[in-house]
Amino acid sequence: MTSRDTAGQRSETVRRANLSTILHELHLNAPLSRSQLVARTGLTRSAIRGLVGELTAGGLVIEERRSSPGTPGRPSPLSRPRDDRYVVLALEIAVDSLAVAMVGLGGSVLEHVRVDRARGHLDADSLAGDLARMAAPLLARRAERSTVIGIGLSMVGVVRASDGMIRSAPNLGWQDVPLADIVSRRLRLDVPVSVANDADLGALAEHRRGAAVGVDNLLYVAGEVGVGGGVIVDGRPLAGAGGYAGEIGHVPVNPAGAECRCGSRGCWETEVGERALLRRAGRRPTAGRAAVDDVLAAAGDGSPRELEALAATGEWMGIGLAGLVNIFNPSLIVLGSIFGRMYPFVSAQVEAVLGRTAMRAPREMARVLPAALGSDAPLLGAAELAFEPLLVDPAGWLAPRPALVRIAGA
Amino acid sequence: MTSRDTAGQRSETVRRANLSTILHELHLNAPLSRSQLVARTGLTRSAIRGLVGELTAGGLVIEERRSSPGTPGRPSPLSRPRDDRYVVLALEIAVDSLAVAMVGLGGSVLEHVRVDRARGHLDADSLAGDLARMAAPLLARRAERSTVIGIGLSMVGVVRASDGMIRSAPNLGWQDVPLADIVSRRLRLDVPVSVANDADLGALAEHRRGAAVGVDNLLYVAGEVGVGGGVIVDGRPLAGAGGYAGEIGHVPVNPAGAECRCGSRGCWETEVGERALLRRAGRRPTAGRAAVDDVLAAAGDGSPRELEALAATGEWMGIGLAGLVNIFNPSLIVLGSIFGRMYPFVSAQVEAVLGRTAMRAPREMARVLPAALGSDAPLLGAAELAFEPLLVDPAGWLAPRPALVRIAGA
DNA sequence: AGCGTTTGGTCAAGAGGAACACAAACCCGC
DNA sequence: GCGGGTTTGTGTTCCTCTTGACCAAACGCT
Repeated sequence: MTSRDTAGQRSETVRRANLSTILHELHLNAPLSRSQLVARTGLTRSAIRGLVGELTAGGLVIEERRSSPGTPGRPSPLSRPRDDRYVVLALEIAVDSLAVAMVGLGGSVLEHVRVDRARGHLDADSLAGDLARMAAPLLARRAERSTVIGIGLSMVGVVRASDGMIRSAPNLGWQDVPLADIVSRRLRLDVPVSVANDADLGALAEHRRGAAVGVDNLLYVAGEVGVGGGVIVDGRPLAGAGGYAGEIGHVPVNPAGAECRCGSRGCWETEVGERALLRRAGRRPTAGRAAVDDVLAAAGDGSPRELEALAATGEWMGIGLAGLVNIFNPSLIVLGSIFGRMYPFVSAQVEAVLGRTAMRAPREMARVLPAALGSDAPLLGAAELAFEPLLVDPAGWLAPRPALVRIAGA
Repeated sequence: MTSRDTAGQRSETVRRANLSTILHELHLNAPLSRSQLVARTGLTRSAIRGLVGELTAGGLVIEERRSSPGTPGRPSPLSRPRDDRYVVLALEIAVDSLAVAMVGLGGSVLEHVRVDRARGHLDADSLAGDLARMAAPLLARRAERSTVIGIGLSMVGVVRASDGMIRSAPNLGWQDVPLADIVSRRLRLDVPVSVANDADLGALAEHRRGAAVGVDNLLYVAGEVGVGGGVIVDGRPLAGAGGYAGEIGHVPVNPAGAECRCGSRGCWETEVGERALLRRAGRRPTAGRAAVDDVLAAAGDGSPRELEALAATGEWMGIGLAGLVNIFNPSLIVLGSIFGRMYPFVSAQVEAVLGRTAMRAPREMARVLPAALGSDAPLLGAAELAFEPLLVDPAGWLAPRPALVRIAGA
């Protein structure tokens, strides 16, 4: 509604929008024939021809003859984005690991490295150095063939969207760390560095290439120690005024609850986070990922203590999700990371609590599914984030065509 | 991000968008001179001339000479939307009252009636009849001058956006009542009837004409018995998949709390709604609006019991708002109806609780303000809702101009 | 091999805003 | 009150971009 992209539109805007639409379509659904593009965009064959031709001439797209047409009529060539021309570097700072990937247009993961890291506080500069060292061989192998047009970084923490400042990251003990700048200096690539919260990027990835393809209103919930959320509203990520939106782990759900790392009390995170599960299962709350795996394995073997711990956690999951269902009215809730792994054991509780706690109308349309992309979702989201400028306005990246010599006056 | 209005764009789209932008601008900020429109839209003088000329010729806008220019240079004529050509009928079903208003383009309230109604259950057909009787004289007086292009209805309840079905309305004991259809039949105007939740419409009104003008990320909180919320995200109302989003009154905040009218337990509403305040102040919880006024008056006179009741309510307001700040990261929270009236007495508690409960980053950018439009906000929002189709695509409402006779071949 | 069908290729037409030159209407100072 | 400076309306031409129509090309099918 209201919306209006409030700027003066001109015919140039139209072409930009159409180029963007087509590239977006190919980025997500390649390969597509020209005639499929006609059907999807509503543009005419002439227009599609011109636009795809421009993208092809500009080096963003390749067209190839379909091998086996199978249908009557003149065959339509298939278009797909070139993944060897422009690439992005996706980085991730997670709780237990660091990851680097080289991703081509269209979403193909060309190379991919993840290394475990010990939990605990570490300064930004050394982490950025680690990422730079991990990225170096990937960059070297791509140097002559491809151009890196951006860096996307997924970060476990509260990220200011405007400049990639980490306002806080309890897992690392950070406060107000200008991570984008630091990474930019370390990597020495003269490209923009976009930083965003890991759950927000997980939501973006699941929306574009995961369990929520085609779903325009969804809630992605993920977390290990901390619990975060990403929300897609009408197909767009919910950012809020500063980019901090989606901190669902710190919604107060239990005033009689435990103190939270954030300084508050009774946050959802204190009831559904990894530590709560471990505590309920009789493990040391800070025992980490291996202990969680142990709990899940024991539950899989039918051990009552662990099953009860999971059930209790599932109750609290249901309570928190009920509030979020009432707030956002999503058509899908995607459970990532620890919640996805817990899901088989807690789905009954979650559904039951949702049934009696959420309001009828929004509840009836909210499905719950485990994530499809696994632990790489934030990393893939970071790649999508880095590609965004290209997808929004491809014109700026079209390779220059042989200059038209224009004779003045003639 | 991503967004893309995914359709094929053409030059016609451009004109539509520009007409819409200008009419929107005038609707919200009239009067504006042509040169101000140039500055605001980025379009050229030629384009503005053509577009404003088309709107003027079509009867949507009037241009008039500015009386006292005061500035050097050729004076620019002032444009304003005509409020006598196209009007909408705004209706409201509130807890304690019914309201009807005739509103012209540009937002001028031409006529306005509100009548008290007793709380309690009443069927939709008789309420719709009441509204129709209230609207009749307004319609009669406007009949020859103006055209009613739509009906907007604000409703205390959970409303399905697609068809104006009331999924539930605890105040009236309704479930699944097709209110849009019923009102449409009663009013016998052959125009679309748009129904939406009162808090969602309050948010829209405060965003466009109230305390939140120019603020693109805001949370509006209002309620009497029930507590509702409306959210504006990036300038657009948050609807969710079915239009049910924003039911913040039913977010669980206290698992040890009281049972809620919605069937759940410990909803925010049970701690910050009218009944909670009355209970804490030693009044009968169902005593209604007059009792609330009494409590506020006593508090204004310094009565400790009422001040304590307000303080306790303020604590819970802070807790709920903290969660919402973490979720939405709004730059403004607008407190409407009972919360606006309570605000002077609870601001200290609210701010204190927000300070220790919400996360630092989003909290720092969230102001809290009482609403500016008072109890008419939902009614004004309903008018805005009904005008929306006209504002989005004015071309369809332009009065036909003398047909251009085109001689074929010549 | 011939026919129907689907799609590509090309070009004129139509729509819409930008850019530019010029005229009009205001303020100001003398 | 008259001329200069300034701002803005007016009209024309130019440029961009999509549409639509017509023909050719490439496929399956009989």
